[in-house]
Amino acid sequence: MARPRMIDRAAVLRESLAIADEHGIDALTMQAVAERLGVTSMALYRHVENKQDLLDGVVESLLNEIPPPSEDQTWDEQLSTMGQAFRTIARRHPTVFPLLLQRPATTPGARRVRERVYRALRHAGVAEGSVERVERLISTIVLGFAASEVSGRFRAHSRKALDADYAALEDIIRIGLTSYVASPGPGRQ
Amino acid sequence: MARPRMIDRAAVLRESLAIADEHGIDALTMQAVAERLGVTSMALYRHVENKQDLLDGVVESLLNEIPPPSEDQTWDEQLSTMGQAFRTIARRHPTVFPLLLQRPATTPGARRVRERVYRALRHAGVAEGSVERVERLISTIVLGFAASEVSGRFRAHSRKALDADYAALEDIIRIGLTSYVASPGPGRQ
DNA sequence: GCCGTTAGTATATGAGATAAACATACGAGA
DNA sequence: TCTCGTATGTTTATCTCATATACTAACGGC
Repeated sequence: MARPRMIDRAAVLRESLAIADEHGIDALTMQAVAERLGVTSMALYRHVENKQDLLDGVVESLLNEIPPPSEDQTWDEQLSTMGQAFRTIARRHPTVFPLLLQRPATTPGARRVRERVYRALRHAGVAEGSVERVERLISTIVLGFAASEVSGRFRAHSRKALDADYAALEDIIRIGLTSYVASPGPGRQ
Repeated sequence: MARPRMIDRAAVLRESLAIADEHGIDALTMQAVAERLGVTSMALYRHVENKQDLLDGVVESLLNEIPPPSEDQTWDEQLSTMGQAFRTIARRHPTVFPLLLQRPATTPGARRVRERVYRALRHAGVAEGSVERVERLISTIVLGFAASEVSGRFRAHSRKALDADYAALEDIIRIGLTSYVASPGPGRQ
């Protein structure tokens, strides 16, 4: 009876994310996660290094929610779709999302998403030597906006206003990209 | 002897910022601040509501470091100067700066900085009905970039590369702004 | 059937925030 | 000058959390 609960890292991260979504990032404690899984808090340490590792894992799991772009979209549509996906995920996980901006973009999930953007940019005609830079700029803009939307900075603004903001931002990116393709700008790499 | 230390809110915030700068945001504890001021941690509660209030105050103090733009600069130069100021402050306070993105932009300091941007944008010819939106977009971009620079997301990149990134970002903003002024885009307000 | 490995538990510690009650110097007014 | 209220600190006590260490029990292969 009471066979050991048999949890795993994925379960720990799943419940962690659920807690953060439901009660905020501050409610995400080792004890809360453990309770949810029916184990002692110390049991979690079999599956995560420590709390920081748990947080990293939760953040990483957000990236896994970004769906791969369908190949029959134009580069323009692909970028737009991914941008919207980030906003959607930000809304779904408002207290965890901002952490994305604080972690190094070197994890597998980050790399995977980045590669997709690279591909779209190449289709857009961005020179190979500029692809990485342009990706950094675009992802910074999109992440920064999505984080601002959910983390209080734009608290005073309606959803409609923010949608319009984002549309304007997409325009800017499109225009900037077009002109950047035309003349690759200053810095080399 | 040992006259009461006679500290005040400004002193508390000043030492708090110093600790965060020197040892990271995690080292910013009530006890650490108190020790630095030669008082008990409980003494701090006479000057700040609680830890959150202390953090808010520290973040707010960053905004006070943004120098007012000199009036004899073009709007273009003014925006550029302010953007560089943000980057400078981010470097000076790398662990505190990212918190700027998480707080509502409704504090006095935020308002003050925002007003300056409004003024520059009006000079740039942005229609009155669009000034607020454009300010949101530009500040989001600049804050997001500066935060990314100092919070590990771009850990792998050299200062030189980041400077070039930022130059490209300025170009994009300039171009986007120019075209936005020409045709104010979709959303009303 | 023995045994190592794996998953969990029990217990303990120390950091950190903060509540509540108490102490004391200083300045204003009598 | 005496007196007291107020402002500023201190003392003491909790509570929450992360985490180290040691212990236990089940499962699977030999």
